[in-house]
Amino acid sequence: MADLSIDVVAKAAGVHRSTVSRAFSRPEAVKSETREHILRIAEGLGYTMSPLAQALRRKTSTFVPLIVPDITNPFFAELAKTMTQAADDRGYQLLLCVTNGDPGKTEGYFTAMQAMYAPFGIVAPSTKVDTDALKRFDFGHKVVVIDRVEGDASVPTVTVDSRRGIMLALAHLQSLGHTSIGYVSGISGTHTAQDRMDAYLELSSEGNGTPLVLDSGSDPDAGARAAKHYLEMENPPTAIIAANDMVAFAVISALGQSGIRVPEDVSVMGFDGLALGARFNPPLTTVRQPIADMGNIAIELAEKQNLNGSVDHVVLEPELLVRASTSGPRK
Amino acid sequence: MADLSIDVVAKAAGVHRSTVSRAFSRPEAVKSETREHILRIAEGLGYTMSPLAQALRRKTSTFVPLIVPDITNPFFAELAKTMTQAADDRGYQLLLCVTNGDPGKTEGYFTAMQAMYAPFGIVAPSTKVDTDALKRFDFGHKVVVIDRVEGDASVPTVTVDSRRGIMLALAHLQSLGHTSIGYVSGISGTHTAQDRMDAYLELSSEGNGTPLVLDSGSDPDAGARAAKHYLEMENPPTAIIAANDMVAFAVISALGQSGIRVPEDVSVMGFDGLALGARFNPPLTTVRQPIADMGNIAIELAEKQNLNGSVDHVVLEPELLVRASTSGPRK
DNA sequence: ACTCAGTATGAGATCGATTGCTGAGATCGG
DNA sequence: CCGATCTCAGCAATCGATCTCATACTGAGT
Repeated sequence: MADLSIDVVAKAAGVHRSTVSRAFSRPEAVKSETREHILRIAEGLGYTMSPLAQALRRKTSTFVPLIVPDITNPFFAELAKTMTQAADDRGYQLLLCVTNGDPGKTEGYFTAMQAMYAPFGIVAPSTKVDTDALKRFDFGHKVVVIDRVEGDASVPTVTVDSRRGIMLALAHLQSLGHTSIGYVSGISGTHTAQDRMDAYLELSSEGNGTPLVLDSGSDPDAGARAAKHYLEMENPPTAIIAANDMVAFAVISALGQSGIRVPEDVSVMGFDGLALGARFNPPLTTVRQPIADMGNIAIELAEKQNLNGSVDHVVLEPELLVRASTSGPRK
Repeated sequence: MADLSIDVVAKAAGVHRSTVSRAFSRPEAVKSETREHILRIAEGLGYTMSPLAQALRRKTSTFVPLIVPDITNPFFAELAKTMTQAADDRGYQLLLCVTNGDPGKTEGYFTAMQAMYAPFGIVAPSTKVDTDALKRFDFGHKVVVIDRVEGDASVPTVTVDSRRGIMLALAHLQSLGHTSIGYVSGISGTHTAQDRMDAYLELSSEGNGTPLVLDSGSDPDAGARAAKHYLEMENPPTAIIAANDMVAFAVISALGQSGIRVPEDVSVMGFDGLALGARFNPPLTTVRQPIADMGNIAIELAEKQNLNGSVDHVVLEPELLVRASTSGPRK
């Protein structure tokens, strides 16, 4: 396959390259007859435009970076999956960027994406987003954050209502008869993590019992520590809410290792609604976040901001997803 | 931040743009004194070269596509994670492309990557790779496949030894005292999937018992069906090998729903060695694939082929990873 | 027949880099 | 002291597109 530039198509079609260019990107500017002729020729040659050259000249591309801390975390994986779809439905090409939580890398991706003339980007942060840092890049005006951001309302965001989610979880557990409900965080850094914890603290002390945080670390061992803590208590809670599904898995696994059964001995809930949860043992009761919606909305927000500068903050509603990891408290 | 081109740096440094270019990409071709001066100026301006313009002119870039069927599958996620690292250790930038198993999309990515002048690409297929289709793209000469390929040895590959993996699993189970060992596939399409199944069929009939395939579908419900099948048997196997960890999870989950406990009632093994397995309930005994090595080697192979045209086929050794989902058979 | 508006295409500069070629000055042996 | 060799840096073409401007042709109105 020889080198296929716009010029060879132009020659083959007997027109100037600017006409070929127009035939592709501004169809109304060329007589439909010539246009079809050109398109046919191009098709025959198997020609497609160079996105590189296009981006260089236009100073805008269709590359949309999605910056996530860890693709191994199913939440981000599911997000990436739905966003890939959402992106190319709209003619963008999603570029997945994994930071491993390194803020330096995040900045690196930003400069790279700026250099690639990305029209905007989506960030699913692992820490509270520093909006000022964001703005150091031209690009900063065109980022949508999947988390709350502090004070500064100039960056569009999409989140789910953490408080409502925790409320749903608490209500579910209470309706089952639980009165002593523990919490394990396992995540931290983001506003979302903070919000969930705060909501738990506030709501659980409101009704009756006192809040009981089994662990508040954010490393992968949080689940194991929480289980250990649970085992050492003389009066352990009859139900546990984990800040996300992954932590819930870890808790259940660690508990299981010590012979504690879920939900017979303790009920455990997650927060995320990962597809994986349906195949856990037992299938995980959880608070579902509408991940697919988040992806779509993030892109919509970005487009909108790009178009008319509007900055929206969308808060989605979580919903309860009852599977098998919760039941009435053991008598 | 004004537009920063090579020319503005050149002007600021009082040299010609070609000198700036050389200062960056051919350091030995410019007097070290001038070079440092230029670099300092550039640094001060916060200048970085446009990868777009570079790629366009050089006709080669540092974008390396990793094409996977589904990023939601932790195997591919882990692969992507380690490869991202491996790639940018070597100065490449990994572009994650998700096909959802659609071969059309795969081809789309190929043409896109060709247009981006990617030096090579890595494919983790969901079907047997059609090497001819691969070669229709110039690009076809520069792809590394993470699976076996049929006959055609002209495409570098990296895989783990499926037969040996199954052997390890069988041996482990047998050493525990199991004689009736079932299998559930849950994957299909790739040579790897085929090889695991074949190895099971062959090796399990070799020793004593007859092979017992509980399910051979490849959809997400394979686990559930296998469990159903198990329950309906009058003489169910005492151990089950799943073709990969995800399927093992599903089997255990489905079994658990019917009150069958692992490993007390049946032992179940996976194949992959996902990090997730350590936090399953119970932690999953499995055959570990050296995923990180696969990623590194894939890139090495690609580079080597690019350099001297050599085509290697690396087969890695799997290893047994004993956790808690296996034990001696129930008496 | 002539101007004027309007449409369709061509010419050529440009985006931000790379690179072969050329020439200026430095170095050096004889 | 001179020509040969070597370094180092500038010039200009080039990669594959876009886009403003200019030009040719159409047809309508008078």
